[in-house]
Amino acid sequence: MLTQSAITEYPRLYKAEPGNLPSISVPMAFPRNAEIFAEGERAGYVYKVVSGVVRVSQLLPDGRRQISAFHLPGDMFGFELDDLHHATAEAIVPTKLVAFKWQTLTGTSASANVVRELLNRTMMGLRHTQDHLLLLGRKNALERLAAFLLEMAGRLGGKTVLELAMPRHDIADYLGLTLETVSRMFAELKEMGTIRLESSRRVHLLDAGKLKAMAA
Amino acid sequence: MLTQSAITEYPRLYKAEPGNLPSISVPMAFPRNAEIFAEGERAGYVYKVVSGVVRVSQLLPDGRRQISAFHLPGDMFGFELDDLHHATAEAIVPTKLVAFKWQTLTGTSASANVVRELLNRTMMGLRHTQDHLLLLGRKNALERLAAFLLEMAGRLGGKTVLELAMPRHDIADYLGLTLETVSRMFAELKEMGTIRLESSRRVHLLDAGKLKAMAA
DNA sequence: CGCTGTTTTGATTTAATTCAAGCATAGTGG
DNA sequence: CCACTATGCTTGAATTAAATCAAAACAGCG
Repeated sequence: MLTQSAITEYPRLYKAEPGNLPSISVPMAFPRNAEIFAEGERAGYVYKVVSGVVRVSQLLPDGRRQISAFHLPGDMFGFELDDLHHATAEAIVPTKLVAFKWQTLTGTSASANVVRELLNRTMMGLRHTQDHLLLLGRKNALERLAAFLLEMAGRLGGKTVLELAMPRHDIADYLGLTLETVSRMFAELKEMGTIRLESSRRVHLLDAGKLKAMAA
Repeated sequence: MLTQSAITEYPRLYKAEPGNLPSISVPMAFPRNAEIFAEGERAGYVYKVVSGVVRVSQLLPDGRRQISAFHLPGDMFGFELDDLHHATAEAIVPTKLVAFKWQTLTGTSASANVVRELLNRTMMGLRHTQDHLLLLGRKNALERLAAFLLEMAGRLGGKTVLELAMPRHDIADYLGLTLETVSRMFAELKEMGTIRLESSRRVHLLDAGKLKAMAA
């Protein structure tokens, strides 16, 4: 609906710790594997990725993990219904974010366009999550990996070679599989001639059409 | 955030066909199994359940189906990013809805409170869907059914006996299982003494605590 | 070069699916 | 009132896709 983002802010050039956030827009940097927020923590800010990659996940008491999304530059995350985080967010690689106070964005003095954009972004998240439900509920391992590679290729601008930021274990927890199964499906796609692995993280898509057909 | 819904409308007392909807709020009635909208159809309205139960689902080309949500009275559904429906909605039992034109609710002359409420409801949907990702990606069949029964009990007001509107097949497509597995898990819960089946649709929760422990 | 963490590959097990009957329950009409 | 049909549910036996368990290979990095 809005072509130009109303929530594009130029980060101010002073440092701030999370937990001590001023009200407008705060730049933050996280090293590899750093926690951005954890399930159960007090919420109140939403985050926009400037650079890097973020994983958002939920845990079961026994340690089983489900990653609900990977966030790339331009994405926003951290939206919460109440004042507690319901999921954990971590930087997969060194990551720069900007934090916005939710109250400021949505309070009574907030711009109607900003609220509409937040609605739009939340709906994008809902759409993505619903598509992912179909993947987790009804697709087999090969279909899941094919869909994942196409999703990443799409998000990274339709390139034919993609650099995956995340390890096999994260891909597995995103796709509801084990890392061994993910590895086997990579091997299977390779044998079928639809991908080439330059390294375990650098994937060439040799036949996007075949992948699309497989992703069901 | 809003305790009292800003989108509570008293249905007007005239009949209207879907596809020919006036701009404010239109009551509609659907018989059992009637389609409310289908994947690929033109969107533009959101719906609020007055009575009955609605299932929202997505299909794969070969017929595999994933139900993303069951909607009960008071729920709203039909939110779409663009102007096409991305899922199918059907009445599970005879159902009454009110339709609202999306443009009217969110356009430039819309009330800020209404937009905030839509944001809030979309975030509720997102939260629900993320929890469901964890269920589909990481829980076993017994945990899924236990979680489902608790969810339904919660939505129906914490009663100890619940009347399920949907057949086993719909429960299966919601939980990412087959109907046979769902039936077997009902039997298992029965053997464990956590539920009693008065009929296949009328379930008594005998030990909600044990169910909660099992739902993981 | 030798850790450390990650990925691949292999053998085996298992949870859930698939295939196949049988059983209820509720309507319908003779 | 009772067969008759349709629909939905349960149960059993066999199969299978993915998980688990177990090593080995690989890739960085200090």
